[in-house]
Amino acid sequence: MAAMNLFDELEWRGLVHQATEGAREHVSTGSRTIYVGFDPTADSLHVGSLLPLLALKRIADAGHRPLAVVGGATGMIGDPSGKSAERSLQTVEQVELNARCLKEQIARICALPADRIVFENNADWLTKLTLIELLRDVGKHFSIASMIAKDSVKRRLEGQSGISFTEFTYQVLQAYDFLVLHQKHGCTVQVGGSDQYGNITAGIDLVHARAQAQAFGITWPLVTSSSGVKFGKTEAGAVWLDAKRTSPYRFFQFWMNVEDEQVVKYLKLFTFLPQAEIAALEAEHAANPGARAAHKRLAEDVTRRVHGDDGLARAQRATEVFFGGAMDALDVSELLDVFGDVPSSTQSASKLDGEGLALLDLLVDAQLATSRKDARRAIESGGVYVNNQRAESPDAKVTRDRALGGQVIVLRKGKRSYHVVRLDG
RNA sequence: GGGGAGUUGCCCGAGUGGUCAAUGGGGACGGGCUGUAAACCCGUUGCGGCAACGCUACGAAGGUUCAAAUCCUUCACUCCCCA
Repeated sequence: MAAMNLFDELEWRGLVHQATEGAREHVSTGSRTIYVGFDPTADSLHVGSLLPLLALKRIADAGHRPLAVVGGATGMIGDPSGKSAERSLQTVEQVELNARCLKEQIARICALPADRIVFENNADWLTKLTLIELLRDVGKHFSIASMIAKDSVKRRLEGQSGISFTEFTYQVLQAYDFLVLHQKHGCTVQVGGSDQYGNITAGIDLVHARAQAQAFGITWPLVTSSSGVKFGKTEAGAVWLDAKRTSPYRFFQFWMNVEDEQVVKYLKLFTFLPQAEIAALEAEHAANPGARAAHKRLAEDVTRRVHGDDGLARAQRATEVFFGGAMDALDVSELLDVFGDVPSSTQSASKLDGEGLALLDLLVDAQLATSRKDARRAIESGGVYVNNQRAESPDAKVTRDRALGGQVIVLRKGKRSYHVVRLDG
């Protein structure tokens, strides 16, 4: 792999926020084993955790050995980093299930051959560690002063909610992971989000103290939208990597909708496109922003990586149907084709006989409105469309003859929230 | 252990007996402009109802009152000061 030096690669992509002393040199002078951690807080990752996932591949591409560690044990404790309040504990079974799901998902998406990546689950060693061992062998190397000084802890102590002993201890466990990984795999580098810096340096210190070896850490910045925080959140909640939680269509749409000011940054962060190609897209976008070439490329690239060629094709087909040129001539067979890939539901056809079904109820059923009142408001403000025709009255009924080809009704709220209703029977 | 402050809608935050479904800001949603972007302008933002109105809601449970987010009692939680 004639890849670029890892550090330089991360740097031009905007993936270096902080790096410990000597980290650049260390990864530039040999093939290293580099550890990336994943928290099993759910049975799927979301777009926020795409960075660490892609980092595994970047590490491998640069000739190093990535080590993906799922926190099957630490997930039972709860990482206070970046959290403003104490979290409720998940059940042990849930964490175990999540850890298995994550491993599978990570392996699939980063798509590295089995001999080029190592998977570990810290439950394998942490659950066997006794309290006395922990206190004697590990705890002695931590001073309370430095533990309290960690950002994640300090902020919680200053805040309203405080921190429990359980979460306070978290950094010790993650530091111990680094030590174990160092001993077991010769791991010398940990990378992660900037909120992990405190945990990473704790590990470096412990490796130094217990193994008399030097270890390093690199963090990337928190991804934010230009307006503020939360990346990866939409009105429908988090954007997940699991097609069962977030369909490829919605996933694709998420990337299509990123703000202009962010699109180049995201191309760097979330794709493997080379520098020159991104520069070309940037120029193209600057010249003709309406064409949205950069957005399309971003959405394509990330969707293909996460959902494969097939998932991408389905997302693009659905996008074409809704946002393509001939919106008024919605094609029935195409609609039936994308049914299931886009937000959709079925209604029994008989409900539309005679009087028809109230549009209000249809909107609530389709979850385009949270209540009939909400639906009424949306219609009154002119934001609801049936088969791309603006709904005029909140009292409108939808009858069977409105169904395209007798089978499909397309609801739309606002500019881009589509929902397909298929008639059954 | 002693003393003080607090807990309001998605979030922040006003409100100290009726005119409070509750000022304001943020966020979110819809409309306009545009490009499925941003900024900006307009509107909406508890549920049911076309509406009148009704119901649910101001940490929890009781109570006083014709009437409580507002007063009283108990409980829970948070913060601050003194030991």
